[in-house]
Amino acid sequence: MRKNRKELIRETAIEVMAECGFHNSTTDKIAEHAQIAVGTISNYFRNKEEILEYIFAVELKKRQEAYNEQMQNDAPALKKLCALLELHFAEIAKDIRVGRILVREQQLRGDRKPNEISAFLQGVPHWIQALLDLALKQGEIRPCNTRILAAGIFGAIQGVAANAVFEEDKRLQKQILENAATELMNLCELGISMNR
Amino acid sequence: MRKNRKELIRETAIEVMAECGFHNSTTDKIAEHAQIAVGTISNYFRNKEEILEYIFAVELKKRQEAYNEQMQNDAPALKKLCALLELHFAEIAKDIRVGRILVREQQLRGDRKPNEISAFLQGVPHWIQALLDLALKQGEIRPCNTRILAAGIFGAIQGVAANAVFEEDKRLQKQILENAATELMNLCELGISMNR
Amino acid sequence: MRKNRKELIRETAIEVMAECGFHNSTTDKIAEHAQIAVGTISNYFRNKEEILEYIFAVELKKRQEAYNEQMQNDAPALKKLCALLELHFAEIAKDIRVGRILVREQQLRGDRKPNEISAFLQGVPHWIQALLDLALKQGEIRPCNTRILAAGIFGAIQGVAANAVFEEDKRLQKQILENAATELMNLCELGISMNR
Amino acid sequence: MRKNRKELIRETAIEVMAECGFHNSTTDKIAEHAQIAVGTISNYFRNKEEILEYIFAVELKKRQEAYNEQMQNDAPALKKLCALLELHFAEIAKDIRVGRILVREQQLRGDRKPNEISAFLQGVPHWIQALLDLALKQGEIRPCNTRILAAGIFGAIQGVAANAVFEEDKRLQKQILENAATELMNLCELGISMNR
DNA sequence: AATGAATGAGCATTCATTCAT
DNA sequence: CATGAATGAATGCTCATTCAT
Repeated sequence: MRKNRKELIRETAIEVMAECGFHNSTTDKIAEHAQIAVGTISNYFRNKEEILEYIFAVELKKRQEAYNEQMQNDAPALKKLCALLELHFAEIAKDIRVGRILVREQQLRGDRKPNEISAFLQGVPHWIQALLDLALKQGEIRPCNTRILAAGIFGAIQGVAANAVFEEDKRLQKQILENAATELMNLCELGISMNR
Repeated sequence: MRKNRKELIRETAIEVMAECGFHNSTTDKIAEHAQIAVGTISNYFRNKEEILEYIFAVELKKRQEAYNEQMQNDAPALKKLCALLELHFAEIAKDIRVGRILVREQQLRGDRKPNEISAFLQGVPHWIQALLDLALKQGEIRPCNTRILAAGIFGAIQGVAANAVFEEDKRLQKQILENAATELMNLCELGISMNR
Repeated sequence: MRKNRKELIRETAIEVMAECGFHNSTTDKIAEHAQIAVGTISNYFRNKEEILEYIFAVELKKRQEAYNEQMQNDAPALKKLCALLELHFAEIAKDIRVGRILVREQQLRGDRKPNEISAFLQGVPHWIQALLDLALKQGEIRPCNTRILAAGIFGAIQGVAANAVFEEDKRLQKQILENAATELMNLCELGISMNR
Repeated sequence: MRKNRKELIRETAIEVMAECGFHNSTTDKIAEHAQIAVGTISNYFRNKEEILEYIFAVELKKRQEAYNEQMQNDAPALKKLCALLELHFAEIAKDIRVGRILVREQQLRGDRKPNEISAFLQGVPHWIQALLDLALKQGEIRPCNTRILAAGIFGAIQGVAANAVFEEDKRLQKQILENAATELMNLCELGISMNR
């Protein structure tokens, strides 16, 4: 019961925040959409930020699990990376509203207090870098600055996701999300140049 | 004089917003830092958003000019792209606070009303796509989905910029910004794979 | 059982309210300290105020009984008054937290609706005045405005009690409470002047 | 102008708080009574507590000045004390609503953070004790515990004031306030006993 | 043009109370 | 009797914007 209530709030908050943005989403609006009282939200989340953090935490956990799972098989590191990308875009395709939040609500506050959002924004690139380091060690890739590239790849992911989630044409959106992982992996693996 | 006043407000707003974030930057705080009255801000900007939009507009114009300039020479398209990247990271290196704003304040409001920020967020990838399309036409690059790749490259740029601007170690930050353009262009041109 | 439950709530409320003050003591906090459910409190008290009133009622009853008892012997009126003072300070010494509540939570609400607190704040001075009137009639004291003096003496009691209950040094606190009755009775009986 | 606005808020807050008590006085109510906007209050006071503190601060200052003034003449210490009492009750008689606040709003919060209210509640007894110590040194009074007596006298003052300010009969109230200082000083100087 | 006091709609958050289990 | 999740009115405080000077 308690679990369901919290889930209901999370899902409703995703709806409202994807529509209005975090700062324009009032607790009243969320409560109204969820058909519960504002006070009920407070019983599960200490404040509005905590709702957003919980949304990120849930998404982070999914990526975390996928990462852990990939680390247990012995495929090439780039294959693992590709699998992660595919999961990420598949998740977003499943619920485009979550995607909007993931790419938009990156900055919660001025202070640098660690939270679930910064955990997401630092955690994911960190795993990518770990995979690049592994690939480098195993001779899969040429020497490069893995930190910059990890940041770049994560940015590229977020950028493509952002491009997709704000595309109004549903068919086009679907197409972008389906090809995103492949295109990005091709970019990584082959580059784009003909001069090879 | 009017020009100077507006510039003063823009520069002070950059200071304050880079420090506190857009939503935690009050007009009072900006006025105080600029040592002017709050009312004066209203004489130059209809509202707080307009200040942020103006910040983006100024930065957009710099990229616009660089793009136009590049389009007038007859270097290969990828060279042009590389030049743009270099300009972008050089600009950020010049004032890291502008960089913070460019990567953080991407979402101004829920509504989809076009503004200077969306102009930046759509304009830059659009030019990248134009360059990729040109490169494709001129046989510089292999066939690919230029829209996705443009979004990815723009995302990568933002991602690397974000990674740099929030790096506390100044020396490391400088190194990232200096190598960012090269690493990203290498990624684009060569990919990262050894299997070539 | 019912009796015990109500007592438990009263005692826990004394703990919490002495610590946090009435307005900062939430029913949740009281329930948690008492290791019962909030709903249980409502079964014994219609609202939070009623708990505070009950605390005062219990204390009032103790003074009432002492007063009644004193009225049955035929000691001089001032002796009776002295006995009451001694009981009062002894009670406070027994549980300093009750003392804190008695001196702090004098104002429950704006309206002038009679309640147990006003009963305490009016009852005790009333008895003092009755004793002074008796003393006056029996020629024990000089002519004076007994109403003002009764108010003054009650105020003095509360003032000394307040001074004691917020003294952090336990030893000093004990000393004040032990000497309070005597000092106040000396003040009443002898005054403080040397010119007698 | 600024000064007048702050004064207006102080005076209106006295009206409202004397009527409803601090906790039932909403900022909206105060603003409405003062015929200003709620925001205006915030321009002069950071929060509601600060208004109450300011009320106490103003009253404390009056007593402080009277005390300082008294310390500059060379009347007997008890005369000085008497002068202070007279001022105090005269002030309350001037505006009974201030008196209500002074005797009721003694406990602002659970924490023991020093503020203007605790300054009043500790300052006034402190001066009384200083006067008693002086009287003792000059042989005006018999040996006694000046701390307890100072607390008692302050309590007596507050008690008589409380008794007066909540008396509905205006004539009776006036009479109490006029005689309060004398009665209390007689109590102090002569005691009440006939056995002298 | 510059000022800054005044504004007041807007909002997150609290918490006593209820009532179905 | 006991529970505690749900309630939602109440409220202090923020802050962008206005406008008389």
